[in-house]
Amino acid sequence: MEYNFEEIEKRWQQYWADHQIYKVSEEDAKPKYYVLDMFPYPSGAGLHVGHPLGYIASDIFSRFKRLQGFNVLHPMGYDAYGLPAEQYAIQTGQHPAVTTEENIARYREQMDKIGFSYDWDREVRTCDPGYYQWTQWAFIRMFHSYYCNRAGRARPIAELEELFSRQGTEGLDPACSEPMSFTAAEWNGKTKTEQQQILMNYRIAYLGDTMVNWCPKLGTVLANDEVSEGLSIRGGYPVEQKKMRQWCLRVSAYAQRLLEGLDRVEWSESLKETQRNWIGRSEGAVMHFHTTEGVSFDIFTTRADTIFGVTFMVLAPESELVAQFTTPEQHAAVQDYMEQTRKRTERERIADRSVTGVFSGAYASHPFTGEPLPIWISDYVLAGYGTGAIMAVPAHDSRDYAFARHFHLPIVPLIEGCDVSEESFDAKEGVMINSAFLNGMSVKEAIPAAIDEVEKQGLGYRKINYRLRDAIFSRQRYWGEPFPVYYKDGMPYTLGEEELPLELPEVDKFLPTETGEPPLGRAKNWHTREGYPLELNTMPGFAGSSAYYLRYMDPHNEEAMVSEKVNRYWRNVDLYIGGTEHATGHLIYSRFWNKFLFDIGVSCEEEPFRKLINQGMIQGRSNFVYRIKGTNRFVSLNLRDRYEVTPIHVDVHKVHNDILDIDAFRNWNPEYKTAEFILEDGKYICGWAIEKMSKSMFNVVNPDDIVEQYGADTLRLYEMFLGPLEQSKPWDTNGIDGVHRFLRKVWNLFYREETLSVTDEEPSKEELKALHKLIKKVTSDIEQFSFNTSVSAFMICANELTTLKCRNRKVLAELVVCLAPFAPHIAEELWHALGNETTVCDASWPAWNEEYLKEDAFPYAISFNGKSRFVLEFAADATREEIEQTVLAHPGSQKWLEGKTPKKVIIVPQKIVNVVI
RNA sequence: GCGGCCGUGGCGUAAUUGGUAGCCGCGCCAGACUUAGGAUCUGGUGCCGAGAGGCGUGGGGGUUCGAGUCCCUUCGGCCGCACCA
Repeated sequence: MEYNFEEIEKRWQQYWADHQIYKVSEEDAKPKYYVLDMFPYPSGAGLHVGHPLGYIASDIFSRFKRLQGFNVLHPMGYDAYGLPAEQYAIQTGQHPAVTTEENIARYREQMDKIGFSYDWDREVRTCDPGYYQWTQWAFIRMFHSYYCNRAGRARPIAELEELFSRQGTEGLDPACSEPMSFTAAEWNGKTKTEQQQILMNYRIAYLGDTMVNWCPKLGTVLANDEVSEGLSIRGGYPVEQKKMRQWCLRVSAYAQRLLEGLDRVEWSESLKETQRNWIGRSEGAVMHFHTTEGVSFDIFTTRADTIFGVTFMVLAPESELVAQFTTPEQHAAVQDYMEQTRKRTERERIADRSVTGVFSGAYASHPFTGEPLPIWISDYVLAGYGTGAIMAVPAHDSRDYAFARHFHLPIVPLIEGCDVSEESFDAKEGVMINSAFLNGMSVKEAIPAAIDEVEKQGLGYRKINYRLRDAIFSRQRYWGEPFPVYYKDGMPYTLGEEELPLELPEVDKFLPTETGEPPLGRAKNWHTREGYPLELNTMPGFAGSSAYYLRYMDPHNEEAMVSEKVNRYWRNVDLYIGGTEHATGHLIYSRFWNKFLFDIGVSCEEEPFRKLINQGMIQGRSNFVYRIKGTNRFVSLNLRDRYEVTPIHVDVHKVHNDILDIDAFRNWNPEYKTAEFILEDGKYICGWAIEKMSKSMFNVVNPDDIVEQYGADTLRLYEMFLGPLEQSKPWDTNGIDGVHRFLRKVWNLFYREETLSVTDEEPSKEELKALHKLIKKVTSDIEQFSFNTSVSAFMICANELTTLKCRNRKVLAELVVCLAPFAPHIAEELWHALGNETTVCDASWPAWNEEYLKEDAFPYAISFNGKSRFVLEFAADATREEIEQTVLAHPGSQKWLEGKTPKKVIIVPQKIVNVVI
């Protein structure tokens, strides 16, 4: 019987669906295991062959864990809100809900063909009201919470109100946007609205006036991770800085916990490093400076030791101090400079790093020496980091150095022997000079000593600063979650939790209103029952993906996001597989979101993703034909140097193993109908290159086509066989035949001619050895996510069993179970062919027996002074003495010993004997 | 600039973690069956050499009886962060 993958795969996929084989529920008796894929954004282009890579890996692992007796939660859903659907809607007028629905259907169809073991009853879609109700709910809870630095966790805002009314800000340490200080009496004397305004400074979800990344082309603000090098990640449009009133999430309050949590998760070092970088913790000090007029202001520095090298101060152009400090004489110049910098986009600022700046006219006095220090304004100082003001130490900071050189400001070196005539000395090493009480200390000693002195004299305090900024949470867009917020007297209030979900309203167009309001401004009746207007912004893409892993646990619960009982069973994700592009977006936001839910008792684990694997990207492999210039003749790859040729992308489907299918090529495009070919060895060989997978390069490979031609099992195995999971690699269909051949070989172990032919004899020693070698290898490979090497192990085993003419039922049954995670369809078919009634998914993973793996004899490489000379075999249980005596007595040894007595004999068990002379 | 990862046959890769480098697959070569195919099966295939043998994991150096693996140095590639004070 032939291996008819098409029929087999269709039949078992139907069976699995009909019998709900992949449905899971909480089973207290079994240990749980939660395997999650990063859910996809359903784009209009459908899945290409690169997308399922991670899904296949997670599916293999899920099936493996299930065979090992775990109760495995393995769900899938869709990140359905987002910009592309809305951009498409603007262009075509099609409602994003409609296109999203279509795209989802296509994705589902494509995924179903690959034979995944998802429990589809648990599917979530972020645009589903039953789902986003809980996104809105979490937002409401964040609005009604503040972060208490003392307790190191979120607390109800009502508690803060209570504390304010009793003690004011005295003795409290809540995370805030601006430090505030008032007494209980002052608090109690304020109006309700004033109090609300103050509370906004402390809420975890707050409305703030902040500098935002504004993308005029997209008509919306973007979060920091949605912008790269001054361009939007989606679309690549320019982004400018703008001050706007926006919803924000106080992610920065969690910076330290986000950092510490990284030590407790099993993620790749590079990903953790990326997050550490993004969080950007730096230890230093805030120091108070005074202008000569007596106005005080703060700066942040990590190099307090360089305090005696300060020769000027610099303010960020956006700093509020600018207006305050600028003297009347400098007013015009400063205005001029401010105008210039405001016009420059982020991108221009990055591209053009020439030194610019203007003198404010004001001076600060040095805290130790009292010397006057000119205060400058320059856009190399960022408003968003530290205090938006710095002390400039040109001798030991390259940016300050460049500025000082440009404006002819003094440079005072502070480290013995350093040369600052050409460039600054930024390294934190050397011995301090010109620094009063710090003289003679090493830099490493001087930093804490300087801060100690600063604190002692009341000139400042130790401070840890983070680069991580609060997340901007408003988008001026239609296709997103509406905020459960209304406005009364200009102040925002949240809806009651019982009023959720607040459903996304219909609009006539997906564009801003004529008055420049977001698209929701077009919605009719967009107000509360009492007539208060509802928020017009929607939430950003990361809102819906920040806690979806929790909702999978309990997707149909209408009372809670996830019930406590269910959450305590599934806890958190044991294995998360997805791309590295979410390192500073989703993977930060969801950790933050989960920590918040942990603080309010919804999630019982502080870290959402215990282990994380980043699968590599699959690039495209393009093929080229070489057209001789000005003709319709094409020359084969290795003959092209003889002509003047233009390489032309050719559809990779018209090429097999780099050999062009000439007829298919002629039929591809009328232009090529009459094409002529110069062949080599009777073939036309195409050139190739690794490029991004894209339509224009005709190198997009659709998994459906592979499934149709080779079957899902071959696709699954081949994707794994391509190389290490975490590595990026090109898709190259050349080579898939080898994997397909392997499956046929397995099939032929069972079937001879038309009938199943297996025996019930006891397996032979060789058969057991081949099998147990496989079990051992595959078990450890799966545990280490080394799926490419396990595919190789299967091939070796199949070759061995074929050579041994193995027909043994017991051996073949265990082989099938091992194969089941990788190639579930053929495994299921063969499992049933062997007479099993139950599904192979519920078999148990076989254990290997070391007894069968023992070698009768091991070849030892015999070396003299490290030079390997000959090989001898010894029994597995040979003793050291026996080996040593046999080696020295061997005639071959006489030649190398040259009559001398060996100094020592080193024996590496089962490997090597080295005789040292 | 700072941080991380990686360089192995014609190609994708493997190496029991310091122990016979190149498993498995592609490609290629030869053969078989057949008869024109992008089918199947068998054998071979790191490089030089007729051979014995020699050389081989980007280059150079070191530690070690022994290095693809550890250390130093250099070259090349990929990724992340970046006026973050």
